[in-house]
Amino acid sequence: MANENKLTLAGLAKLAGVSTSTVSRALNDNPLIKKETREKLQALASENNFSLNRAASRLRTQKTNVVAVILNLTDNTDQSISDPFLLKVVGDLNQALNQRGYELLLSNSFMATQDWANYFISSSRADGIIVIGQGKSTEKIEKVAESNAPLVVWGDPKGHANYAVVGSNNELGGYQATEHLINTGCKRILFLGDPEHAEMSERYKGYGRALKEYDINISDELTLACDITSKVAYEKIGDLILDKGLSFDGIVASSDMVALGALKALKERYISIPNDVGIVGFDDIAMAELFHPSLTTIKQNTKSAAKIMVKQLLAQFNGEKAKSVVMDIELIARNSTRSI
Amino acid sequence: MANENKLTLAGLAKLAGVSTSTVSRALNDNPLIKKETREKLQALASENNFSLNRAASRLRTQKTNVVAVILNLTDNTDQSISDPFLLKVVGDLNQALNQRGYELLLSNSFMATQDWANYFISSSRADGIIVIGQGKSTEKIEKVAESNAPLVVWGDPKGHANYAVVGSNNELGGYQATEHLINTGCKRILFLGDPEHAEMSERYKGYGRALKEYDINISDELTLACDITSKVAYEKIGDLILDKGLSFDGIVASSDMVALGALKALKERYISIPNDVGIVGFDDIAMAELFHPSLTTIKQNTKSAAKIMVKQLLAQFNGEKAKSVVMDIELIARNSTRSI
DNA sequence: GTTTTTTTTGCAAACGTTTGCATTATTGTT
DNA sequence: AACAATAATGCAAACGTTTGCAAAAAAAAC
Repeated sequence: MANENKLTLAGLAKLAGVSTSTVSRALNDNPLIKKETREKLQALASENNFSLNRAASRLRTQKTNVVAVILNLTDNTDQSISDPFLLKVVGDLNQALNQRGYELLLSNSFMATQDWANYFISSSRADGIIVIGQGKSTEKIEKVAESNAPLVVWGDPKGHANYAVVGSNNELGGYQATEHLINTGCKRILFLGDPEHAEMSERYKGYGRALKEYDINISDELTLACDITSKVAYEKIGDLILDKGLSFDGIVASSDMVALGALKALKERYISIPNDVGIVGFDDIAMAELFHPSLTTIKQNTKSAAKIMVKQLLAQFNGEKAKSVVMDIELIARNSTRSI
Repeated sequence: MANENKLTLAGLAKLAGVSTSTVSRALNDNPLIKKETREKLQALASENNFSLNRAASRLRTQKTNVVAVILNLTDNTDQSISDPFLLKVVGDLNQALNQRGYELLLSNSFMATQDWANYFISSSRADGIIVIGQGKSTEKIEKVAESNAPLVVWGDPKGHANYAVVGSNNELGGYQATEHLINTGCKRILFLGDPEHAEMSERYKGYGRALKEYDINISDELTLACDITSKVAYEKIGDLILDKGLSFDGIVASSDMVALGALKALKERYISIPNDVGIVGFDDIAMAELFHPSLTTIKQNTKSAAKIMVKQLLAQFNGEKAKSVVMDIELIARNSTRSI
């Protein structure tokens, strides 16, 4: 291939002695064309390894069959993009999209200055947008939603957003994580995460509810605001211990990466896990079970979440209104917490 | 926005009282148009938040400004896609591409059955292809290369491929890893990895060279063929110890994930690291320093690798021939090996 | 063997840009 | 003031598909 002038539909038509319309329909498996002719033409096409020019067909059909996936990183770009959880979601989305005949155009917050809806949709680069992560401020997403661009967001599905959000039951996750620590004998449980962040704040709520239901008083000292990266968590825990000694015996971490940072800080001080401190993470990234001790965590089912997000997005292509969906979570008990 | 009939170049032209050619040139900042008119039109465009239809311009210019990035997973899709290293490369490529004005179309081996060159290039979905990972068989890539599609591959740059390969100095990496273990007192060093795999086989060569130079005899028993996932590594090490006891005191792992799997297997048997066994990984994934003990590893610089890959690809767009590039590696000594 | 119905194909007009060339407006030169 | 040179704009033809509608071919009905 890669001849001087590439084979076009018209060329193929001439080769076959039919009209371009016939070839076009044949290649799209249009039943309007007699089955034999269809097969003959398809064979001819693959012999001459012809392939349709998508730019042309996209122009003509006003449909791209592409979905833009945006990693909505807030500030600390470098760290966040290395969060295995987010990247896992991208991978799963890719699978889910491909299965439905769509391709994935990847973007990150580098595009932050742009107006997404315009940039992707009206420029017909993509038919729809999936945003991974609501971040702290949801203004930009709201603006996109107002423009009626087909949109699905991974985030906190319980918030009352003007767009469809798919996400885990974060409140319940926070509750179960906390409850698990309580059940394994923890008395002073630290919440480690950023309550400003939509999803994390739900987890924090669940944490609070569990403490309340089990009659444990909530202390401000046991809420440690902390960015979503392991490095920050590591430092914060270090500082806290330096400052107040070991003032806690359990940690509800807002993500596995955060949990792992905390874990490291504790181990370096020879604090025994789970005996002195129990830790529960969130996400269940692949590495969670590789750590020592393996990490008890709240599992988010990214695979089915991806499928659902795609489904919700495609629904919008058909003019239907997409709804927010809450995904079930599951506590995976491992060795960073005592056994019940 | 999202009106009944979207604003088009012609519409904007009418609005401004000029011809479409003028608007087109103005928006593309063509100096043929007077500077004032250019600015006026650009302002008008953004007021009406107009954006060019890319499908149309791609058709007209025969250029997409898109690069397809293919995760070339071999078999064990599920595990491999969760390898943080590969995903890190994707993230870095995305940044590098965006900086040069290109977008990233993500694909994985789901597309394995397709003929990539045709699927992406002649269909004008993308201008070029970047393949991440050579995998075990390189036939498919070679076929793409023969079709003269612009192509860059992340893999083993020392092999004599008919396409441009960017990759680390794997042989040297394997050598340095082994040498480091030798220098820290290891006598019976295990190589844990798949010598069939292009990159890993180079690392294996380096391992062999180091042993030879330091007059340590190479034993078949100390080569443990092992898939590239942590799970398999975990099992293999477990089996080996069950079978022969602790027959080694050092491990050169072919990747960090593999190293972490081995680490877990050893720790579960209360084998002290680094005192009983030293371990060196490969990649320097973000988690390497979070583990306990933190992982000594050979760092691959993905950020600059990504830039170079993009550069090599763009060179091909200009008709230049791309060359393979060997990236420097660096040993990061941490606590999974004794200090020198 | 017509006529009607159904199946199969072809014609030609879009889709929204970009760009070579022609044209008009502006400026400079004598 | 007339002409030449230069700068700025417009005309119209692509780019390669898809698709409504008309036409032709085949099959069915009478």
